[in-house]
Amino acid sequence: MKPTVHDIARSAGVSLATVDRVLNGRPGVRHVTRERVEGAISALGYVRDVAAANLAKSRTYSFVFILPMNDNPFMISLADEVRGAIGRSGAERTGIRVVDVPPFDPSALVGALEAVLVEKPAGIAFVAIDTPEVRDAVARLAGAGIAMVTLVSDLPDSARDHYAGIDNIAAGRTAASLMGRFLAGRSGTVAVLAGSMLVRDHRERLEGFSAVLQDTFPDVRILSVLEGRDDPELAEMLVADALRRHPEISGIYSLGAGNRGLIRAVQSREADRRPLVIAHELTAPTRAALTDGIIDAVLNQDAGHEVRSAIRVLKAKADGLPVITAQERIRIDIFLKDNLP
Amino acid sequence: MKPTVHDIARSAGVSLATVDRVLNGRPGVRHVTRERVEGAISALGYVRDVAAANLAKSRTYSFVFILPMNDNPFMISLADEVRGAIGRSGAERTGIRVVDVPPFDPSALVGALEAVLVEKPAGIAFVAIDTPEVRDAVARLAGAGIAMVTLVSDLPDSARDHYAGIDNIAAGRTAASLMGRFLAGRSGTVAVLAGSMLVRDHRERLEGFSAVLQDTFPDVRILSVLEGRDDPELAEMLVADALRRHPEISGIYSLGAGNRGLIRAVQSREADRRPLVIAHELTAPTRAALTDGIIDAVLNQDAGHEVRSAIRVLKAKADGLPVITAQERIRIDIFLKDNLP
DNA sequence: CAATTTCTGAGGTACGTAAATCAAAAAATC
DNA sequence: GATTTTTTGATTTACGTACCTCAGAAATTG
Repeated sequence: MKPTVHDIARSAGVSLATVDRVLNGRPGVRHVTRERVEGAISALGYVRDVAAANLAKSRTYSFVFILPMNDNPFMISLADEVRGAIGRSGAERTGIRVVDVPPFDPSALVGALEAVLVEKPAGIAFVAIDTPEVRDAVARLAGAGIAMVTLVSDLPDSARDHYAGIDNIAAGRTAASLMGRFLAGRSGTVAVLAGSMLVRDHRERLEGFSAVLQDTFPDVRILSVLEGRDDPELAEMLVADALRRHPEISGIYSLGAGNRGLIRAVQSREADRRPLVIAHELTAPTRAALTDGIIDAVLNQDAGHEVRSAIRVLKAKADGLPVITAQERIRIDIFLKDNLP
Repeated sequence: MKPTVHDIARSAGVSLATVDRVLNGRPGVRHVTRERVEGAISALGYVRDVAAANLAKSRTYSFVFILPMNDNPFMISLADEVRGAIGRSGAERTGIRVVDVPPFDPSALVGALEAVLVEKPAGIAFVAIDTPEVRDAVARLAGAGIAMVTLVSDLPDSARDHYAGIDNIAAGRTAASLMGRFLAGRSGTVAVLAGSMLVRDHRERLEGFSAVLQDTFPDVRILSVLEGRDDPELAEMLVADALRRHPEISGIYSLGAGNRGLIRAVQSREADRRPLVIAHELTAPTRAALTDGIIDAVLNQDAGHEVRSAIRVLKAKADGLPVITAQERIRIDIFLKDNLP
C-alpha cells in the first residue's frame, strides 16, 4: 500500500501538522525534527499524491503561451493546437491564456514577458528570440519562480527550464543526408532558401546542412543563402531568379516558411529540369507539392506534440517533479510521397 | 468555475444522491428524473473530475501487459519500457503486471488471455497474433468489460479498442521509397529478409514495400522473400547465400529482426560490392552498422512511446473517456547516419 | 383505499492532501 | 527562574467525488 502523510507522521513520531510543514517547506520546524521526518519520507518511499494535493489546493495551473502573430501555416497550426489544449483545460486543471506578439521583435517579446510577470502564472511557454534582452527577461521571470519553456525556437544558456521543439541542427543534417543520397553521386549545386538568418532555428538548420554536405558529399556545392523572410512572394522571386542565373542547380533546401512561393517557382520550370526539393513543415501546400512530385521530402515537426509536451513539462516543473526525457523529445518526421499520413 | 455534482443537483432540483445514481448508472431513478439530471449535466457542461473520482474510489488501474518472450533487442527494450512504467506506477495510480508468453504461439496467447480474464483487470495490452482463436478470446475479454489494446502488431476487425503501434504498410512504403530514391534510377534486384510471413506486421511491411516498388520504381525487381525467423544465424546464412547466387543484388530490405546476422553477411563482402541496406528498429547493432555505412537507413518505432501510449489509452478506455487520436499515433522514425539521436 | 414497490432526499464517511487555528510544550533569552 | 520565542501537537475544514444507510415520498399494484 502506498504510504500517506499519516504513515510518515506515525513513523517519524510527529504530528500530521509537522509533516505538512516539512513537505511544504513551511517554517517552524527544528532542524533535527525536519531531518527525522525527511528520513521517514525516504525510508517509506513516500511520494506526494499530486492528484489529491491539487484537489486540496483546488489548484488550476495557470499557464501563458506567448505566440508570434505569424500567418504562416505552421504558426497557425501551433495556435490551433494551443486552442485545442484550452478546450481540454477543464479536465486537465489548467488555465491557459494566449498572448500574441509581433514576430521577430525582441523588445515586443520582452514587453509581453514583463506584462505576464505581474499576473504570476505558474508557467510560460514562448517562441524565443535569441537576444540578450530576452535572456535577461527570462532570468527575471525564472527568478520569480515561473516555469519557463521555449517553444519551436530555443534560447540555450538561459534560465529557461526546457525546450519543446526539434533539434534543428539534426534537421539540417538530415536534409543534407537526404539531398546527398537522392542526388546519388551526381555532383551539383544546391540552393538554400531561408526565412532570416536572424532566427536561431534557421541558423541551426543551415549549420547542420552545410556540415554534412561538406563532410559527406564534397562534390555538392552550396550557393549563398536566399533570405525569403518567410514571404511567399519574395521567395518565389528569389528562387526563380536563382534558377535562371544558375541553371546547374540540382537541389533546393527550403529551411523556413514561404514554401508556396518556392513551389510556384519550381513548378514553372519544365518537369525534367526541376531540381530536387527538400522543405520543412507538412502543410497544405507542401503536402500537395509532395504528392505532385514537386517536393521530394518534407521534414516536419508536430505542433500538437510540441504544445502538449510544453504543457506536460510546465506542469511537472510547477510541481517540482521530474520530466520523462525520452517522452518529451520532439521528433523530426520525414515525409516522402509514399508515407504521407 | 467548473460545475460540480452539487451544481447539477441544484440545477436539476434533485438531491446529490440522485445525481450520483445517474452519473454512476445505479438503479432507482425514474426515467423522467434521469432525463432531467442528464439535461442539467449537458446544460452546465459538467465533466466528472477524474482525479477526485479516483481519489474517492481509491482506485488503481490494474493493467496486464502480455509480452512474447522474444530475445531480440526490440522486444527486450519493450519489456524494459514496461518495467519503467511499473516504476512510475505509484504516481500514476496504475498497477501493471507483465505476463510472458512464448513467441508466435497463438494458443499460448489465448491461454494467457483466458488466465488473465479471471483476475478482471481494467485493461490488457498484448502483442497480437492474427488468428481466429485469438480474435475470439479478445471478443470474450472485451465483452467482460476489459479494455483491450494491441501492441506492435495489430488485430484488425476484432473487439480490441485500440492499436498502439506503427502503420506497417506505411513503413514498407517508406522503405521502398527510400530504396528507390537511393538507387536513383539504377535498375537492380532487391532482396527482402523477413522474420516470418505468419506475422501480420511483417506481411504488411512487405505489402507496402512491394506496392510502391512496383508502382514507382518498376525497374527494380524483388527476389522471393527470405524467412529468417528473426534468428541472426539463419539470417546470416540466407543473406550470404542470396548474395552469392544473385550477384546483381543492389539492395536488401530487412523488415524483421535478426539484423546481427544480416550485418555480418553484408560486412563480409568487399566494401564496393555491398548492397544498399534498409532495416527496422534502432538497436545497438543496427546503430553501429548505420554509423559504419553498412546499413543505409533504419526505420524505427519507439518502444517507450508505444508503452506509454498504450497505458494512456487503457486508462481512457477504462474511464470511458475519449482519446486524443493525434497524440496516440505512433510515428515511424527514419534514421540515417547523420541524424542519429 | 390499503399494501406494496419503486424512487428520492438527507446525511454521513471516505479518499490523501493542504491549510488554518489554538493550545501546549520545549527551547532560548534575559 | 521568569519571560519570551520557537517548535510541535491536536483538531478542523475543505477539495470533488463515491458509496453507503435510512427514512420518507411517490407511484404502482391489488
